[in-house]
Amino acid sequence: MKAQATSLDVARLAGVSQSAVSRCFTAGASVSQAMREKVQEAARKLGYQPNAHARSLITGRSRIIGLVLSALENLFYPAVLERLAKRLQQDGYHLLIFAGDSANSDDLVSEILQYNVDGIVLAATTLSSALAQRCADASIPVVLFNRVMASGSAGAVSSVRSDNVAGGREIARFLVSAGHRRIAYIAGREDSSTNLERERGFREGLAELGQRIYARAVGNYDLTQARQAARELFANPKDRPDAVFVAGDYMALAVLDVLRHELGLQVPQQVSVVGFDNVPQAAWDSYSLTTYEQPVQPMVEATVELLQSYLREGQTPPSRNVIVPGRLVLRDSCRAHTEELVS
Amino acid sequence: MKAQATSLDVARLAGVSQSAVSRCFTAGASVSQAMREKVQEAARKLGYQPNAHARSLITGRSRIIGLVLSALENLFYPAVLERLAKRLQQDGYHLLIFAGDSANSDDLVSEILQYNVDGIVLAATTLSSALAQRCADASIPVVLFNRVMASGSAGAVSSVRSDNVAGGREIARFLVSAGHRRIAYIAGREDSSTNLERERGFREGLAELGQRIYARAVGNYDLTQARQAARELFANPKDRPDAVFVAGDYMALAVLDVLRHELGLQVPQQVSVVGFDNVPQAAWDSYSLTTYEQPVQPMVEATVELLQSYLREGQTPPSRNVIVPGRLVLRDSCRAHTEELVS
DNA sequence: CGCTACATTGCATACGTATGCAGAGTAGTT
DNA sequence: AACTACTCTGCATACGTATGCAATGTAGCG
Repeated sequence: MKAQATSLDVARLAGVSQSAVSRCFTAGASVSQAMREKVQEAARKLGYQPNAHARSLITGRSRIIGLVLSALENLFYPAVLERLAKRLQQDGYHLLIFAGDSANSDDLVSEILQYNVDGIVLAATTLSSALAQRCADASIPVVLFNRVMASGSAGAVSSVRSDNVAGGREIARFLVSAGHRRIAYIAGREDSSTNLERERGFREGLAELGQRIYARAVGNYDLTQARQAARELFANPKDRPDAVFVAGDYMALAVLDVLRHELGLQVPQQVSVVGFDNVPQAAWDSYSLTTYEQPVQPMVEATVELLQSYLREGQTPPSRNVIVPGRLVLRDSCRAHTEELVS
Repeated sequence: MKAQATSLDVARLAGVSQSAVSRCFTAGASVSQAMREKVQEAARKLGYQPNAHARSLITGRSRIIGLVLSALENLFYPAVLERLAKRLQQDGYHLLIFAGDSANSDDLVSEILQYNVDGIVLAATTLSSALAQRCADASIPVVLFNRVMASGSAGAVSSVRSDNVAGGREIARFLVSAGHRRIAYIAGREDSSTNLERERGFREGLAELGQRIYARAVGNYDLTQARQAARELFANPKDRPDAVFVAGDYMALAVLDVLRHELGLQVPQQVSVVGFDNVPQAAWDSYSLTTYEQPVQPMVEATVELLQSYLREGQTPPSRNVIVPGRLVLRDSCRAHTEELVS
């Protein structure tokens, strides 16, 4: 019922000027100890909190970071969201959520611009990179999370991702060294940088060992399509793959279910499965999925670091592409090594 | 690089006053057709978007809803977040994320107040209800999602939850009617309303059929503790439960893993398992968990409806507690009915 | 034609804060 | 004592928008 107290109310109660109150709540301002105590006392009595909107109106910074999401059902992203939110909160920033379909990406830009966000994290695999470009054109620093711009270098569009190419290659080497010779691939979205890079590394890794992809299907990072892809690849009992690399854990878990429960195959005895991401559920006993870990915390740290460097430098931020190293996590969905690899 | 255009810039370009521009971007204002076209043309040229902070400064409403989270790893909440964000976006509202540990709940209130949010959705099971109370005292409408205030009625604290009591009772009846006679319970947090209500309904349902809880352990809505609870309950092979109701799906999935993979038990042949929530993963083949569904979309709709009623009425909002009906979803983690229930 | 009713527009102000500037006070130095 | 250097404070203004009020124009009506 009682309206929020303003800095003027505090000033009157403390018998000082409004500017003095403002300075007491601004880091690095010049205030005497006596003044600070008077003001803090008055502020406490009134339950005063500075108004963030008025503040950002005059400073030009909102201490708000826009987070554009499209695929929270992908088990990789909830942890990202939570860690990112906590990390930013430590520095006094907060996340404003923009849920994007590929349909409404135009409206999204308008809405983002209205809030005068200090930066944008784009964690939406499906959204067109036009969105990132338009935000960058409005001189808002953009960090692509787990993806990279397809086209030429943009203004302030940076990216954070794990080493997808190295991961794909390492998985290839691992599967070949385990003796597999009919290795299949289930792709994510064909136009996504994650899929392109993982597949490239995978192909290169296989090629270096004289192998190639034995069969391929597309899952589009979608549960239903991933299941269908698994059914297709394993439809013919005579020429089934003996291993399959799935471009994301979220799909890989579904593939495991299809192989075991629909097709009655033994994993890893009859077929090995490898995923990518290391989502929490990959470690669960029912799956025990071998996968390439994308380390969430380091990726979040890199994201925050990028954003902060923009906010510090202010003017023309260089576009940087950070690659965080990952690692292969061995679990029970793959058969053990049977041969040494000649390198 | 170019600073965002202001309404004054648009006004100058269109040869009209700033007020006219403002009115063109305010719903329900009186503007002629000619004026509207002139202004829209100029706005388009300059890429003008009204500044949300200036707007909320003068209107007193921010069109921002605070979402307080603490347990996004619980598989029930990501879907809630995404649906809520999308639903609010349709009405021009956006979610500002506050990630809460139980530690920082005091700081959280300060931060929330700064942003002058139009409402708060509290989806944090672990956070003390003092947070809700303090926000309500600051006359910000609060909606508790999936929980209800323990103590007496507060100012504007409403709640949305599913019918936990009915769910618990229905699960009891279902398990008894399936012939189970040694029915265990794995609790969530003892002080959470969800756990209290589910357990109460469960006890009542059992009592009505002349049964009682055979064994009980506490999982605290935590994965590790849930696993430990399962080990305890099933430690002694001689007096093992023949069914277990787990207070949340997230824990139930972990319990299933322990029963099957650590203890080598057959589910449902040796023991039936029932969860609560119906998270997406409950339907996955590896688990196929029988559970009581909390329907996310209706709960989200009810939440938005509550918030909007507050924003409409403006003044003294009545505290309302909405209960959304759920339903039992039968899957393979329970053995089939063996007897008719006398009601 | 004269009157009223109404739609449209501009002017001026307010929202709550941050900050440049100048003035006042204090301490330090010569 | 005179000067400098520095810290602290208040005054005034600006951020970008919404809105009450008055002024203008227009149409309707008798």
